Amino acid sequence: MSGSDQLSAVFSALADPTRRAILAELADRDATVTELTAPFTISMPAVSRHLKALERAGLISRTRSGKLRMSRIEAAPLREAAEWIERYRRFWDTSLTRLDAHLAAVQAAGRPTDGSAIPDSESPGKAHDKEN
Amino acid sequence: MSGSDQLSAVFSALADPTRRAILAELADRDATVTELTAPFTISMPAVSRHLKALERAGLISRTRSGKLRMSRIEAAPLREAAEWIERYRRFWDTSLTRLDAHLAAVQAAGRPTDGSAIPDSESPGKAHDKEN
DNA sequence: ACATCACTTAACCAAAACGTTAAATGTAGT
DNA sequence: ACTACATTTAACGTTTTGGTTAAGTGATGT
Repeated sequence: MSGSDQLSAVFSALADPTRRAILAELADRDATVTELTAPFTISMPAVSRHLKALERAGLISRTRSGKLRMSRIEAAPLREAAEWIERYRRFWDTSLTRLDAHLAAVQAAGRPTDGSAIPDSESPGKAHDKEN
Repeated sequence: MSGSDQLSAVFSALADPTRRAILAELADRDATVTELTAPFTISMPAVSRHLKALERAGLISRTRSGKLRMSRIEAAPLREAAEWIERYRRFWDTSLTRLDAHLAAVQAAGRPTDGSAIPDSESPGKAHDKEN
């Protein structure tokens, strides 16, 4: 996982296709570990650990119902992830190509007081660094 | 990385805060390895390998300019990642709460021909599985 | 009490990730 | 050709990840 912050945990959780499939499953309905294991070829302990990873990332919550243990999707942390990614929209979204060109031109011109550059909340040189 | 598909590679790349910081840096301007190494406490070989990971994910491209090697952001793959995440918007975005409730009700009622449920392009039981 | 079902934890293993330092490569300048 | 600079590759060690099987744990049913 490398970084142990929330964002890293979320991206890390999403990096595994099995975990993404589990989330997709849970988007339809809450499910038990057994139910979540069924579609895969891997063992139940393996799924159990995937669930733990998802829980660590805050992407699911779990409650015990008798001897069953239900997993529920808790996608709030995805918001932060989505927002992080959105900062780069201009680099791929064609509907922003004009603005992109404009910003590039402005930037190349010496970056006057525009302020619309990508907020570098995580770029180095600020307060980031460490945790490496 | 676990899965070797594009999406896994992208999420995996984003899971590391150093790589996110590098991307943030590259959002402002193309940069050399030396420039990208400066803000961190880690060695240049380490950064070089982070760049390789970003390149593998398609998030940057690199060109050689004399003895310098410029890295350029190539955020197109983020689109797929953003779209994947967006499928779960209703689980966190309050502006979709009403729709969310509606869908939940419809779903609980036995899921009539609605079609607006989350497209489970990666949920198991379909054609997924394998790669585990 | 005892067996059973639904998990989780433990112990283990192989592969991958991430970092380091030292050596190799490639380009430019003298 | 020699030197210097920029970057990568090699070799190495440690930690994390993802999987396995076997042994707990805890609630339910008989």
